[in-house]
Amino acid sequence: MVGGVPKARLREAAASLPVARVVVDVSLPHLDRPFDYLVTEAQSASAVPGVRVRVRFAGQLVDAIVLERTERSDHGGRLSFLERVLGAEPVLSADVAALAREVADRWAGTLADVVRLAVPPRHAAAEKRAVRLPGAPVDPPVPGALSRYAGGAAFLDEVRSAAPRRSWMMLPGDWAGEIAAAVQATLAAERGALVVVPDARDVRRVDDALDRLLGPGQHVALTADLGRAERYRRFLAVSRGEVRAVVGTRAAVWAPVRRLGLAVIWDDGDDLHAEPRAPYPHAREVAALRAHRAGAGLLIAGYAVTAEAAELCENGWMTRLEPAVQARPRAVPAIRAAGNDEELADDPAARVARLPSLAWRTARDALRHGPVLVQVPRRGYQPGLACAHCRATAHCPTCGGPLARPALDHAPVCRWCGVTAAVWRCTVCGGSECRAVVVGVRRTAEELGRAFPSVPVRTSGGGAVIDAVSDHPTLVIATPGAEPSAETGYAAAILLDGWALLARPDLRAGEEALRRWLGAAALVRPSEEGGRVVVVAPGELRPVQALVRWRPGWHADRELDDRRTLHLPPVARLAAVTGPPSAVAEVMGALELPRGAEVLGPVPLPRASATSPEVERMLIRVPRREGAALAATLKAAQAGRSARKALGVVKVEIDPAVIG
DNA sequence: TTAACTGGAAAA
DNA sequence: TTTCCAGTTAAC
Repeated sequence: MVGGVPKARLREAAASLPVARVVVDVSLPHLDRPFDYLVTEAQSASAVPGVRVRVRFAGQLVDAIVLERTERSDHGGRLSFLERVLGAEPVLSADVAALAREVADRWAGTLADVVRLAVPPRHAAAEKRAVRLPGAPVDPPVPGALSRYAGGAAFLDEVRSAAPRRSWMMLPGDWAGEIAAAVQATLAAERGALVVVPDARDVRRVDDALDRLLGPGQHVALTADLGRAERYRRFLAVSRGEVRAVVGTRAAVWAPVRRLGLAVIWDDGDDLHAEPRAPYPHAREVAALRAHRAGAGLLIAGYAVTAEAAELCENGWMTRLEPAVQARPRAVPAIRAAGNDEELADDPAARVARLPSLAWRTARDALRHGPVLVQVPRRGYQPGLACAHCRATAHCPTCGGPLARPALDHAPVCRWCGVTAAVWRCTVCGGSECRAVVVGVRRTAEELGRAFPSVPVRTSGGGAVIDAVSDHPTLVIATPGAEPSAETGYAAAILLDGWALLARPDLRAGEEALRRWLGAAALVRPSEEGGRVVVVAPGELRPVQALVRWRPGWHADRELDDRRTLHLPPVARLAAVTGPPSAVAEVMGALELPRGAEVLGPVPLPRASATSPEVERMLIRVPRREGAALAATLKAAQAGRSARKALGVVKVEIDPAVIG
């Protein structure tokens, strides 16, 4: 106060565009709209769209980002001034802001939450560095790049000026190098590129491949473990246009690459691509929306193919980029299945490990020529129920959800809709009995070492992940995703997790098992060079067939058919509403359900401890064209609760990756 | 942080 | 019924 007059009254609004429309860093759903503030003449030059500011919001000082500058405001009341402008660095470009709005709406979340995912925290010191010039022009890829794929060369050609979208079914080999070639083609055409991979190890691989093809200064790697200063420094290198290519983990899908020409997702079935923070968007879906908005190309690349990628091909939005006819047999190892009924190995130690004879012989022979990979499941797989006869996963006869037995002698109960399946029949073989599948493979892995006493054993997984192994005969025991690469490929791989992976109470069990098997099998030498793979699982199961024949696309199409009959994503849209029973009931009561909506539940969720509060879940599924309406009504229900400060937090997830 | 609103109590 | 005041609410 000066002489009894509030300070604000003394401030003069800027002569041109005096209003800043901002997004405040507040995640309450009922406040998810822009707010207008006045800009002083002194602030006017720096408070441009994308710049961070501090504003007084309901008395509190909060962070905000300027969305636009306007001549006037629609707000009826008096406007406050911006409290402060934080630097003059635009960190939220207009395209990323528009994408963030679309993502918030698609996942029933708030813009503030999505912006928090998209823009890293500020580190003022990093902004002081002078802007560098962009890197030198990039040469196009060498002729013959991507020649292992039918239409690979055409894709590289198209990416220069158009927006080619492909589900890329990759062959064993240098996947990082092949992706880097696609990036190179994009940069050679003076457009930007973005590569999103599941974890830091894959970032390193693509980073190295880009270094080799592009030379220094053309790209940056973005990972969560960089530390604030370095992360922000690299983010600025992208937003300032100093580099045109980015590789990173899921948050990198938001990197403000200029003139985006290509977005790449590697291994989109990996659940690390699903953002664990609200509103839980999936990197593949964000990349697809972004490519669509930007008129950029999209590659959904992997050894495996997800049902989501298959759906995008089926509806004509993407096409497949598949191995050329002659390339597949040259790249793929010889793969066989060894069912549980098969004879066990003669060797006593191998018998203890319950290793089928075929697996034991394959490993023993291969160890004469190089390292052998043994894939074992991670700890903590919750086995579900499967047909006692054919081992197919047991589904609820009412809604198609996974079944579990609440108590030993209890009839199976659906984990989604809660219905007791007193009479159950297997949809595959017609069997009438289902039982839990025992997971005992972890011990098997430990015992394996004793089955091959003369060979060194190395393990990779959990906290201790090995990057690569030499070509010396070694038994390498690894959990899925932690398999080291071998210098010239493994001589063989034994995939031990058949039962455990397929018996997960998760409708993606088959897809996930195949993805992990393909990932391990891709590290093995081609059959021409003696590479062998044995998967310990019944050969008649669909994922096993797809592995043996290396037909991930075929599997994805069948998987998509299943999703259609079960009314599941990506064919339907599904929402999970989780929270204390009264709060969930409140949300459900406030919904205006779209046409064709099915409501499943409530189902009580297992509690962390006896003292933790009761939590239940409802599932809602709607035809996909009603997805936007479902998200909108869920958002409105949440906004109503936050506006009246209702007690209890309700979590809303759209198309969750796993429905536990 | 603060203006606007709410509801209860005192004054008339 | 009106006025005053303390506590609460919205949020530019």
